[in-house]
Amino acid sequence: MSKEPLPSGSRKRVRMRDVASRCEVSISTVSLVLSGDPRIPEDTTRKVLEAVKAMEYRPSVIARSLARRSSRTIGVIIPEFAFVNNPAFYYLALQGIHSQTQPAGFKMVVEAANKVFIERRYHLRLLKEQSADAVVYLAAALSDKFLTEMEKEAYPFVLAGSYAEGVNLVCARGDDFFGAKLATQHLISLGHKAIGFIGGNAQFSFGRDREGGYREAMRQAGLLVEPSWVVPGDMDLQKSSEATLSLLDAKVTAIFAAHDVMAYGAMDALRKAGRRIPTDVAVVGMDDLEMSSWMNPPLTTIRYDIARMAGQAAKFVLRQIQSPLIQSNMLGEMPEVKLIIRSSCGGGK
Amino acid sequence: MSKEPLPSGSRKRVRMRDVASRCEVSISTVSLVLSGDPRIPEDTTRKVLEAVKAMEYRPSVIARSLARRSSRTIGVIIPEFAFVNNPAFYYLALQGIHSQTQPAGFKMVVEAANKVFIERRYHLRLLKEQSADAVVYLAAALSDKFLTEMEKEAYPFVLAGSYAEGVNLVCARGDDFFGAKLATQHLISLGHKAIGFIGGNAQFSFGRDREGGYREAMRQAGLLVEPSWVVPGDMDLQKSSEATLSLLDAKVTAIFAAHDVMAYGAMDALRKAGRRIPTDVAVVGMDDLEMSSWMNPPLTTIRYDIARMAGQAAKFVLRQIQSPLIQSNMLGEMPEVKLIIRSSCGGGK
DNA sequence: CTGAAAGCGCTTACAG
DNA sequence: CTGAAAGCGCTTACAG
Repeated sequence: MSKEPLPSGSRKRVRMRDVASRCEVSISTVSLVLSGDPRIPEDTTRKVLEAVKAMEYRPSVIARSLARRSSRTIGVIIPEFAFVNNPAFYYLALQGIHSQTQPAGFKMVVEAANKVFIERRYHLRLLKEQSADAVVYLAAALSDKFLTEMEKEAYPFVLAGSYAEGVNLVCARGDDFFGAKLATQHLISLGHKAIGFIGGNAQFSFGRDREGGYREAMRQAGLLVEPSWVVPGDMDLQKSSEATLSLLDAKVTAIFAAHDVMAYGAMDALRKAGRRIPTDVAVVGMDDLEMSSWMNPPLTTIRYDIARMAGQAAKFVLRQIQSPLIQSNMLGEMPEVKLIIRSSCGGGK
Repeated sequence: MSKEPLPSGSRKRVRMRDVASRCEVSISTVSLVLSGDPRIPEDTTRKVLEAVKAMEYRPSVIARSLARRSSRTIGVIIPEFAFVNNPAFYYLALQGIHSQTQPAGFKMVVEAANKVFIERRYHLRLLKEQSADAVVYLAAALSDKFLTEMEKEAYPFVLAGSYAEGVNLVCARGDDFFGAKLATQHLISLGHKAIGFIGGNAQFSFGRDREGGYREAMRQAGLLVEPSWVVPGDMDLQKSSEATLSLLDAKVTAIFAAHDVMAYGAMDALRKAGRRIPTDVAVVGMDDLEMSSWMNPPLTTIRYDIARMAGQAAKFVLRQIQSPLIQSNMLGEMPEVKLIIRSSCGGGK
């Protein structure tokens, strides 16, 4: 019966039928016991459970998935660039998703989307190949045309953090526009008029919307925005550092960076240029990374609950798996954004 | 035949047999074509591939896994506390692992290990349940007794970043001891004699070994280590900040923090206590997180290639899956550790 | 070169 | 209350 042992330490898998024959019951009975079916009387249940324990039996999730037509897995797609620029953002997002999937008995498989990945519609593939029952797609690009295809598919699929232009898909996110507006308004309330903006990536809705919020606050305050006041920082320390130099040329008295990491880059550039923060130039960031309160000076920023936002996306697809009828509006509200005043803006303690 | 459509947008799965019948070949032929079997002539291949494309057929990885007895998945276990204290470390590790698994055609499933998880030997479970073909276990605790059980199991399993006491398992890691020694020696070479140490978590080998490296450097230089010079920082900003205060009471002139994040906490505490860095107190960290060069002042630290280390763990299990004969020594060398001198220690530019 | 058939290890109506 | 049987969707010897 048994093959010759494998090279290093054979391991023979214990199957359900092994448990069944040891207990002298049928395999169906074992299966029913394991799925907690109330039809099985207690003594049979106990007998089976004991054998399971003694034999260290673990049902194959693969066979189970095939029979159940569900892998009990959530696919999470993060952009490739994330692996370079702002780890904290995506790590927090993964944390938020995992905190929902693990208790629900779902596994989380993580894929990084590069260009090829997107062109091959890997997100759809994950679903069609049955690798995942649902997908949370983090940081979709505004220009991602392929996503329109997902509208027609009846798979549980949700965007998180960023939505795509003209695509009617559910998206869990924070209020980028309002958060950026809050930050800018705070600087305005401190008397600043020449406020520079270091933008995130405008390929993403959060990048565009944060710039929108900044512009809206300026407009409402009757302040003009010079073209030279808006510079790209690409979520990158180096880039935002360089961007800061050009803002200094443009004579701004305050800088709003669309992500804390970019604010760190800005602060370093200011320091190297011999400017004091906030005396010479005030700085405000966004996202409230843990480190921000430990910066020198501590960074005023907008709290934006990344983990919560991503967790909501996970909750949503989980619910959708259970009842495919659920509509978009069940996603619920956006996590609240909130101004956290520290000393980098000159308005705090 | 077909059931009534699902509530919102039915989706009928295309199976291999559908492709086969459209091409008027057998299902085996389709299977062979898809696995690139050279026996199939080109025209048949083309015919099948066209049908696959036209029908948007995607083979079920679940069925395939069952038939192949392999899920083509690597399980990655990160500790629960990671979700709180030092995201960058674990994010980089995930990046390193994914950079190996994705090209190899493996999926990466991520699990966070809490206490219950460990007690239930979830790492073994992942393997037995066939959820993963191999497991990379990040940051095992020194005291993790359960790991001895894995020695007997013939599964591809490797520790990364930290090993467990008295457990003979392969471990991919950087040279914690030597790196810490380097950092300490640098401070010594700058003339410091009263050097404080903020420790990582001593539950982990990296925490213990970094302390070991510090002590060894001191010993070799003939310097005594006062008990009050060694304080725990738990990888935490807050904790290391508090630890720094007690080091100031102990009159140290330099601080070596066993992880950059703790160095950030220390710098903040020093600043708040009115001490200048490095004039009053020099600071050195470890791990060279990207942010460290943007701190104020830029942090002198030890480069420790986290992504590379974790990638090596992945490479190892991948190779082990292919040939179970591979022995521990095939893991290769540790990524090089290297002193990066910046200005926080007073010895740099 | 290609097909029929067994098998991977479960779940789930359906009988009894 | 429990078992025999079909089925999930593939892969892989084995024939021919």
